Amino acid sequence: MKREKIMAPKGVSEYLPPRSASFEWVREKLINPAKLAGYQLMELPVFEDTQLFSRGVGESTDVVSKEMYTFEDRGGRSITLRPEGTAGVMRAVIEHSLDRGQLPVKVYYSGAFFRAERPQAGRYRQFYQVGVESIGIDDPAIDAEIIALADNAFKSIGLKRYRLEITSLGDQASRAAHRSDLVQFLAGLDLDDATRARAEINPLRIFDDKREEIKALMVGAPLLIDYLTPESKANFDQVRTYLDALKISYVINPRMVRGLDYYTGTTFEFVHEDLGAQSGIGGGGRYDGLMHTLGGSDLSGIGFGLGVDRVLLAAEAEGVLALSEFVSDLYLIPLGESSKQAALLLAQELRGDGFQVEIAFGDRALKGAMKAADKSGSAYAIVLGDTEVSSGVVELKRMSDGQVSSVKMSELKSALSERKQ
RNA sequence: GUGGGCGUAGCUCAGCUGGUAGAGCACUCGGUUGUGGUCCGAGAUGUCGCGGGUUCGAGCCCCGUCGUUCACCCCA
Repeated sequence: MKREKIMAPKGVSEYLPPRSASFEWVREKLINPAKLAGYQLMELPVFEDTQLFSRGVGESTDVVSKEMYTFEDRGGRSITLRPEGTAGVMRAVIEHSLDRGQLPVKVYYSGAFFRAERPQAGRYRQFYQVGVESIGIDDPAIDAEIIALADNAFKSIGLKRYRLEITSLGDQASRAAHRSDLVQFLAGLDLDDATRARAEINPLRIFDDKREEIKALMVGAPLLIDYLTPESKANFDQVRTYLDALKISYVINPRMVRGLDYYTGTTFEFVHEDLGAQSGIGGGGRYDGLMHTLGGSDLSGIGFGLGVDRVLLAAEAEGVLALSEFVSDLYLIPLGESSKQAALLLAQELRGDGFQVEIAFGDRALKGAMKAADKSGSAYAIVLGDTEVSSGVVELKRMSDGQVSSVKMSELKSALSERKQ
């Protein structure tokens, strides 16, 4: 019987050693600024009621209309694998009445998200995102803090070749005024059917078209940023003032388009230069009506999502990963059955004191075991044979230069911590 | 969903106009008794993505399929 090799589903990202260490490091760095600012973890289900996304993210978006993993569970409920994080957070806030408590609600999340797209560089069907949300208070200073959190995260990783683009989508009135002018403008253009169809769904989309001829046509298009109501404009100006004070550089991109329908007001995107077509490493913005749409109170919120996979790619492209490979403190090489037991005991004891200790299992030849010790990146190695077990004295070998010193097993702990400095 | 490139040992790849497979790295063992990184030697590993077809004969040609990759679209 021939057995088919089972492979991972198409387009998922996986991280194995040694790269998984970099992935883990990047993810930690991305979320750390939020923790320092008092944001707390929200661990949510990866699948939700399909309606959460169709109502929250918007039926007209590509994400909802053609990229969701939707299925029926055994109880006949329509379930969807989360394509983004904000909707789930809002659902949880409403469901558990967090909006009745102290505001703003400040949370962060980290996990896998799913979108049934054609895989590409930096675009996966299962991908990882960390995000933060600040819900309940509409204050431009929060907008600035949120943007600063993301910017700090990228800086702490050491990224330099990225830029921050911001704009304001304004309030309801601003968008309505702009939309009618834009629709009129688009009607006067000579567009192909597919493009016109996209314009039907969301006229802003055309700003994002990458074809030169379309870009040229759009040069004279009315810009939403010129239609901001006085309040919206003042709000946006205030955000910019704060960003300037924080010395966070940005470019205003009035043509920026976001793919999730719930965004309003301040909207931003971080774009990396070395990433190819999928260059967005993070983005977010304010969402005024979302909570209300989902059946909660009418509170404003703002947040971002950062793509861990893409940031890792960017960090690799910039060469900023401090590739500190797995380094353990001690590598034990037992020779023979009795010393194997001694090695297990010794390792257990030292690990209890916080040392990283590995053992060469499988009765390997000494040469091979030493080789393994070398590869493991251990600082020290000890050969444990009958002699050592009975005498209680071991030869502690420093792997960097091969220097050996005799140490009593009972004093190993202090010897190791002394040398660790 | 649309289009292009690619698919040969764990990895990176070579394989001339079709004659049933190789290199480097990695891996295991050894270079006399229990000490790694260099060097030397030996060894293991592939149904050449899968399925059809053309042919006396296919890793090389054709078709399909799956996977992968890049771009469009979209987005993290």
